[in-house]
Amino acid sequence: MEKKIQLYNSISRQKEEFKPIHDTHVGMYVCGPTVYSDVHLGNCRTFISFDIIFRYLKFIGYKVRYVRNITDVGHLLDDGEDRILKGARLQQLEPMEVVQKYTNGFHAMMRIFNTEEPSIEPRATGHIVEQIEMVQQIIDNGYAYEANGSVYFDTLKFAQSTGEYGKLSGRVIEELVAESRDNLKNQDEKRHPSDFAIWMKAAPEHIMKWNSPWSIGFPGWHLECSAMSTKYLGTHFDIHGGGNDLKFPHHENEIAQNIGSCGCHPAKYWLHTNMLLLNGKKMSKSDGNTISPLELFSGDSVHISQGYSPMVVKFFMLQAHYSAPLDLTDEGLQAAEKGFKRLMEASKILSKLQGLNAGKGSLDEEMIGLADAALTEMSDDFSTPKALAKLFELVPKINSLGDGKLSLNDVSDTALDHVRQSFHGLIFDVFGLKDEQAGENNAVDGLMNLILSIRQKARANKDWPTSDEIRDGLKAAGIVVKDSKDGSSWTYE
RNA sequence: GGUCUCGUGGCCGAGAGGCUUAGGCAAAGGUCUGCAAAACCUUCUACAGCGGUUCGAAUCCGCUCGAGACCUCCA
Repeated sequence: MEKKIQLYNSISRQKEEFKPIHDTHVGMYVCGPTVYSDVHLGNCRTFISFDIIFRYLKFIGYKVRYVRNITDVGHLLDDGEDRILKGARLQQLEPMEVVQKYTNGFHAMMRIFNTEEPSIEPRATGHIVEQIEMVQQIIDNGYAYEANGSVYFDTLKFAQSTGEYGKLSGRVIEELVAESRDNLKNQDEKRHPSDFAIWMKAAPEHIMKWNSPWSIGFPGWHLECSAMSTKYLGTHFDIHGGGNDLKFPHHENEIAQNIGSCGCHPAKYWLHTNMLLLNGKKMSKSDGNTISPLELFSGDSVHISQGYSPMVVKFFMLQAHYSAPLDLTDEGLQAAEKGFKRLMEASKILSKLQGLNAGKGSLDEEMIGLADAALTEMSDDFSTPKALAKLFELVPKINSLGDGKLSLNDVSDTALDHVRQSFHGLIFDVFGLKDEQAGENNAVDGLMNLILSIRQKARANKDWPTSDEIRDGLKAAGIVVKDSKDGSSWTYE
């Protein structure tokens, strides 16, 4: 690969050069959602971030296998009830109906945000056999013990003999003793408070349960990711990602399970996305400081003054680095909406520009430089904000070329092609943005051409009332007319 | 309470020891325009506070204040 990527590895706590295990192929695993309710907006940020990483790696030539799971069993609530089962009980649905319902909703939302589908999207319940095998391996290696039909991971023994526990999250096993609460389920069956269940015996009324060597039960949360990443990416793969709230215990325990079962570190690079805040505070349903994606789109929320389209929301997210917290505010969204439109307009103008057929233009070097710089910024830990900044530096050039303030004699067509490739490549192929206003409607184009030509005649005759009537009427219909020296153009508001 | 992260101009957000006025939005002035919008040009120079290290700090260290994450379900 020509591009050298630097990325921040959570486990080493520093930026490293990305060197894939296999030259041209990259394996990436991202912890997907637990499908027990509508997808959270913060979730969307995480998956959009990894979608862009996936797309960028492909864009620069890697073959990427991107695995993102669906967790549909084993993820328990505080009181020990399975999240899926609680959803089923409350909505009077079969557990798998709950799973299907919210999986569908999640997929629909990912499509709305124009993300690509992962290469493989495995489900926890589809990999019970693999999980049972992994539990057995861990027991065989002496890092787990059975108690009452449940199996627990022996964190103390693992920590003492491998020294691996706590590396990712920076935790020390001794401290976990004092910190661990004692009101968790089956605390008495554990040898150590920080031990965690990898197989749980099911109560008789529990619906989702499977036969195993230890009991009729279900796998522990964390185990599904260990089992499925191993199955589809191997025991050691390139990138493991997720939200940073999963660092502990989820990812820490995942690492323990992988090392405990096969002796290998699952991932070379750990990437963590940061939280999305609303008005400077954590989103929280209980105090009303929350907004759903659909409310954001419709504007039906006290936190925003209007609706924002999915691409505006996505653009807003791209203006911040994935590893930094991002504060969602109405003002911020409004700024993003304008910026996004400006970028899209420039992109449209860029498609139509034609420069010199031969030779070099005086603007060539600068424009190519900015376009290349935008791509290079992405190699620095996938910095979408820096890449966007470079693209925005190109915007005045593009607009000036478009309306004649800069001469097309000063730029070569080869240079424009080069710029187009990077500009459009980044915006559409890597960021996965799309022009929501792009009318693929020939009838509208035809009508607008007709209307604008009538107005042009009125203007030529200095018939301002007619000219303004047309412009005002169109404005009322949501269409903005822009006059320039060589005619008028239009765009949706 | 413990572990960790962060605090940048009117707002959002990059940067991470000495040239970046990063970028977006807003605001002001100007060019263009029948008017307007758009576009273009120009202006607005900040790094929570207090100490310290250094020739030099927004960038390193300490303390204070504030925010957030994890420890307990969460991306």
